[in-house]
Amino acid sequence: MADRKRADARRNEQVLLDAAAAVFLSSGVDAPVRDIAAKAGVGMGTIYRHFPNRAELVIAVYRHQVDACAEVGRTLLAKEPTPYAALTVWVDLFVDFLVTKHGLAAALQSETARFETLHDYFVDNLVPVCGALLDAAVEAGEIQPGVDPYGLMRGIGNLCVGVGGDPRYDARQLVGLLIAGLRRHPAT
Amino acid sequence: MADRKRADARRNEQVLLDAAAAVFLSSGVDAPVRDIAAKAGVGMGTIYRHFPNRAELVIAVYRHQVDACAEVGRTLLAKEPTPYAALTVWVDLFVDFLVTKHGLAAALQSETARFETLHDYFVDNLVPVCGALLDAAVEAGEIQPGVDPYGLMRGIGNLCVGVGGDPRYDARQLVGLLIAGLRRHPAT
DNA sequence: AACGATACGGAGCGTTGTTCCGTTTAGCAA
DNA sequence: TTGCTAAACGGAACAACGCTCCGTATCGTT
Repeated sequence: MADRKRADARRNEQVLLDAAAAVFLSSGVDAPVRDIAAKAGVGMGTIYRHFPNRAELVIAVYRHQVDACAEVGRTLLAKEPTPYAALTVWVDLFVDFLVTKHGLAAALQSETARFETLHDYFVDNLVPVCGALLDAAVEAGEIQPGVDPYGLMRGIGNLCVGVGGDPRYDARQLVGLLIAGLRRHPAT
Repeated sequence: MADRKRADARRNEQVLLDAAAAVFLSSGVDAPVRDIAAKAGVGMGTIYRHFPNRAELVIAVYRHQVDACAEVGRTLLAKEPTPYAALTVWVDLFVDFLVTKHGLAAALQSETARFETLHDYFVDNLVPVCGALLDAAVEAGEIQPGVDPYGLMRGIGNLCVGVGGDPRYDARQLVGLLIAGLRRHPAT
């Protein structure tokens, strides 16, 4: 059998995912583990039996959306008129995702080892997609070469940190400027 | 008298600033307060008698450099050939400052209230300078209008987070792209 | 020399993520 | 139905963090 887990364990895993999603929504991704356990009505030990650490819980909650973002990215080159257009559409999608998950962008670029696996999950899934879009746009002569996909993704992620704090901070606009800056332009 | 403090207190304040600077350099701005106290050879209580919290200690350590950055910014419009050139020079200066202070950019955009005063100090001192450069460049027709100085500064700060982690991440390049994106360009 | 104001040290508190282990329970076999 | 065992659970306990508090030591003045 693929699922050797006990019924209560399987049920609790789902309860935990739902509780975590709810708490992340209301209190941000940085919500204390205790709060999530309380919301789910289980002890903390239960969380750590299902997910090795906080980062993995976050991954589990958002896995589907990350996968969907990557999947869409792979189809955009065919759907959009130019590679650059595909890139901008995909980046907008990614930014929308990050901006609506309070604290997620911050967790992504956390310098501690605590969220390393979260970081890696995003990198492994999204950087290749970004790379393909970037390469196509370079080949089409729409943007300058020499921009690393990983670096660009992290830059976009970083720009999405702290959204909602001050209304003067507009992550979407800044990401737009960043992508606009990619275009071939006369010598600075 | 301007200085009503006891001699040992004045001495300890300098010792603390030196120790903090050294620890920040080797372990980053996030180094535990205990480490700084140990390095200075004083108790933790002494730190908190001289600085109300960690953020103020960080401010005290970097105050001179922030002030200098603001000061230079005010002279650049006269020194550089165009407002846009002045802007790029100043931004490079700011990025150099942030990039060499491990963890400072991260602390700056921390969403917690803990580093609020640090954030505010940077904002109060540097945003007006950035605003003047931005306004001049807009008026000269070199860049598009509608970019908020505070937002831009935060964006630049955000892009400087996590430098040194992965060599593929080049904050200077990304900030360069961001500033390049400011230029007037044909409708997206 | 003595005394009061000033400054000091570090134990201790509240908050995190994470671990550990005694207790409970699901699922199966008799 | 009743036992039994492996699986799962709950939450006390630990380490690391920023910060507070108060008994003690020291400075500087009388």
